[in-house]
Amino acid sequence: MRRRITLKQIAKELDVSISTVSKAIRGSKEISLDTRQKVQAFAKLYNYKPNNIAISLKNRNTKNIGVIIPEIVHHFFTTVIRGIEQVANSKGYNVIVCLSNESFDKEVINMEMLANGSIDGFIMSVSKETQKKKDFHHLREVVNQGMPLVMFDRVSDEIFCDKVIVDDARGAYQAVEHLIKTGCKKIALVTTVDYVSVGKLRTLGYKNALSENGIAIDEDLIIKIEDIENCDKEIEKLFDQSQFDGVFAVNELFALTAMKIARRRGFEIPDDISFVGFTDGILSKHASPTLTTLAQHGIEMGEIAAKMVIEKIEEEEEEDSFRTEIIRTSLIERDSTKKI
Amino acid sequence: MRRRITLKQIAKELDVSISTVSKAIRGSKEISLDTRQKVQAFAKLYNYKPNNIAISLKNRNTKNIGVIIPEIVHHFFTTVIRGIEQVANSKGYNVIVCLSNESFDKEVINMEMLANGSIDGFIMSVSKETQKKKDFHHLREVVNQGMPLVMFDRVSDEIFCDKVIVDDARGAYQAVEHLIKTGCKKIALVTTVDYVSVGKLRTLGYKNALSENGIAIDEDLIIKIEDIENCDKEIEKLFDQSQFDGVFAVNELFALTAMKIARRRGFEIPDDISFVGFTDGILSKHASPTLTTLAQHGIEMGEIAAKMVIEKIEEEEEEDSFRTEIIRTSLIERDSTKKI
DNA sequence: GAAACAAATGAAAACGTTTTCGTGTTAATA
DNA sequence: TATTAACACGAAAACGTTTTCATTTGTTTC
Repeated sequence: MRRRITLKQIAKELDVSISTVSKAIRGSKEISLDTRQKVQAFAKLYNYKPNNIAISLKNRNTKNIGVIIPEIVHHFFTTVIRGIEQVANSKGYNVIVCLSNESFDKEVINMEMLANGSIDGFIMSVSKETQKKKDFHHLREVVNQGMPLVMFDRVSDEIFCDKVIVDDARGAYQAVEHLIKTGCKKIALVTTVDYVSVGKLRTLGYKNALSENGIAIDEDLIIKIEDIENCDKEIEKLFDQSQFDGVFAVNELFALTAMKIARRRGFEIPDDISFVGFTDGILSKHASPTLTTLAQHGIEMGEIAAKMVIEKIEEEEEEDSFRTEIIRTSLIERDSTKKI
Repeated sequence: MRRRITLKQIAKELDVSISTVSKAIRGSKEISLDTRQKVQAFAKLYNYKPNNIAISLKNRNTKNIGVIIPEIVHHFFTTVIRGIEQVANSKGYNVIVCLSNESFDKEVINMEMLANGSIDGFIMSVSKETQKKKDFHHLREVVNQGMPLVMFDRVSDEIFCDKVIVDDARGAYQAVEHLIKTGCKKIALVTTVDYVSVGKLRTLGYKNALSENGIAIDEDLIIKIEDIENCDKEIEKLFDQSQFDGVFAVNELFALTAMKIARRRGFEIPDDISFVGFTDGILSKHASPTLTTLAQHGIEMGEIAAKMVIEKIEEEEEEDSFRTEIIRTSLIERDSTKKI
């Protein structure tokens, strides 16, 4: 690769010292107007741009933020990245994205790769496998090393760092309450297995909403899905076994699949059965009927996470106080639920 | 930030030279077994990891690949990133993602930011604005600088570099031909304005398919949409003005919107009107009826792009030969078209 | 004409590696 | 005993910056 011109080369060419060139380019008054102009003209001609790597080494910072997410083909995570990018870029930072693909090992490898000087701070959401194993040593390590870390969405209590989370329990509560208010009496829950922190919290919110509205919790109305790819089979079973007039699903896909099955079985939506989902992605908006859902405000999460991490990166002395920012969900009413 | 331990510190602590430490850690036979073990133990204890930035400066490479895309909340681009990530990671590279948000200026800024030593090569898809302006000086600059560049999907003939593209014209041809084969006589086209290269090519494919099947091109059946957000208004107009029994739309959203409007107007799908879209995203699979569409194989594109760029990065002497890899689309038959 | 000063420039260190090329010590050989 | 070879280690340069602290030159002042 042809290389960009360096200070050294310019210095040699113009027969001055490297320091003079450096100062001249940055317009230092220390250098005479004459040489300043000469150097600047030359630099411009040869399209000189300082080498970021050298500057990083000197300044001991990289102006990079590392982001590790479990999956990129996932609307929620991409919205978060968008938010991160926006803020990061406006403050002169680049974003290095790594995917764990929900694998613990890949998460660890990626973190180590980035932690060795490539970035100034981390923003991450841990993989399912990590949540299942409950092994967070890699996070603890970067924190101990003094590297700023912000966890979002899928977080852990074991790690002391800044966090941005969705108020999952409250969101679920909100959703179920909406179903109750619009007349549902028997509300089913389609959720994930418990080790997925958000699934667990949303299940909690569901139960709270029922209890507080004087509705008994019927475990037969709850299904916990492990294999997302084949969720339809599980949901079919739910329809076989029980009757209900409302469904709360912890993500878009479960909600859509349930709606599809309901319609195939001849139920009218929302008259016979109402549906609410979590996560306001593209599916909800374009489903038929359109799906009432909880917006998670991913962009906002990303923005806040980026602000937090940059704040920590740039703060003078290291403080050991950590914040947890909670993003409220908002209910987007569409056509899968009855109007009040 | 507490910093990681360096060779220098270890050297001082163990009272040997930096070079000895470096060699010992890397297990060089040049160093006695005794010191080797001593140093390695110490390094392990203090969790020594070489600083990537220093190594980058020394080696004059970063093991980073820069990716610039117009938009991340877009299924196709995320699949491409996934493919890039996969290959890049397996070869020891990180991926730095920057978004242009379809803005020319941001694209230029991002490129310059990354070109100053942060990355070893570029993979990119240009913004709409760039395509409209036809200003590719920033691309030309990095190419002239000798930095490997791979363009994908939205490419330009003006730039000499490796490219990975979808065979848009052929794909569109394939789609329209399928409509014809399943009995459609009057086929409408919902496309984008012409400066979007892929829109233009897909339009071409549509026209070719009609011509070659002896069907006259009726310009009234073609609408070119500029404002994607409000595509429904434009599509409504199409339904008002003309009659047709098939629709080919250049993306998922246009196809779904058209289907929605058709159903609202009482048409049966696919009996009265058939629909085919381009891009096999999540929407197509979950639409009702499910949408027949052209898979673009984004992951494969990403993989190929990554391979190409890494090949160029790692090749000994610079060659001036460039390849253009063409990815064939494949038709995914679903329920929005009739069976043959 | 010497002393003091300002202006312009340069040398060198530092950031953290890797690598080449000594150099000094010890052991083996003639 | 003198020569060589093997071994263990260290000094220094290089990557490209920035910055601090000289040093040189010319100018002013007494």
